[in-house]
Amino acid sequence: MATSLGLGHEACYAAYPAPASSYFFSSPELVADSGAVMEFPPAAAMADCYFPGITGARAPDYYYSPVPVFANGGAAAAENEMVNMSYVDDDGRRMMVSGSAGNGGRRPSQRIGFRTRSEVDVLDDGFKWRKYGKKAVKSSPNPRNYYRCSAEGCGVKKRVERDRDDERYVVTTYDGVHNHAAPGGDALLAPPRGAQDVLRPVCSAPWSAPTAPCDAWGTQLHAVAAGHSSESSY
DNA sequence: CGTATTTGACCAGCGC
DNA sequence: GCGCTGGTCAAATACG
Repeated sequence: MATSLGLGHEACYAAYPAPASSYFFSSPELVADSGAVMEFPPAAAMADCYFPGITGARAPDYYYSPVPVFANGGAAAAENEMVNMSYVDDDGRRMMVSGSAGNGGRRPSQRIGFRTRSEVDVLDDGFKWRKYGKKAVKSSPNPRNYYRCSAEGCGVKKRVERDRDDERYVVTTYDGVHNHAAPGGDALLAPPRGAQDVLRPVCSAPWSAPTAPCDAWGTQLHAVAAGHSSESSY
């Protein structure tokens, strides 16, 4: 997990607090319909917080967040305001996404999702998960699987489903934060291979968060970003 | 035999 | 109030 990189998960979560709902976007740039361009840390950066084991093998192509702050470049949108945004997909096409801040009335405190190109549904993220449910959802032709962290006292949950628009992608949504280290996480991450400054995390995160320790993140994340293959497409 | 997964039932929140 | 939907529970089942 992230701790293997020298940054504790608590600090990690503090640096990149998970926004809360469901807008896909391509890192590091998201364009609101207002025309404002908002920048985000690389998906690999967020992934290292919430997906500590996976960055050594495959970083997510996109991550998404629900936060209405995206709507107008910083200010929160109205609760039910529909916002439209776009991102550039694998083929260089600009894809539009839209949604509202609502989440069926439920308001997760810490939620973040990743869209990862993968043939397997369940990605090894360094944590041990126990499946507790499967549900067909109306918004997608693919079933959604529900997992809960197996660690005692850890209430983190995740949902896994195939992208409705492109089944090559797996959408994994994490809900909550781990209060423990990933079992065997250290062994999962390939050691940094001398890569520095390949990617520059954006420190002026648009969501209302404490200032991210950019320098630390930069160093840590660059190593991660360069440590895995370049198959991911951002 | 212990543990993980499957799956139908149940529950809660929201919109109409 | 009712129906719809997403999320969770828990008994049954599968697997190592």
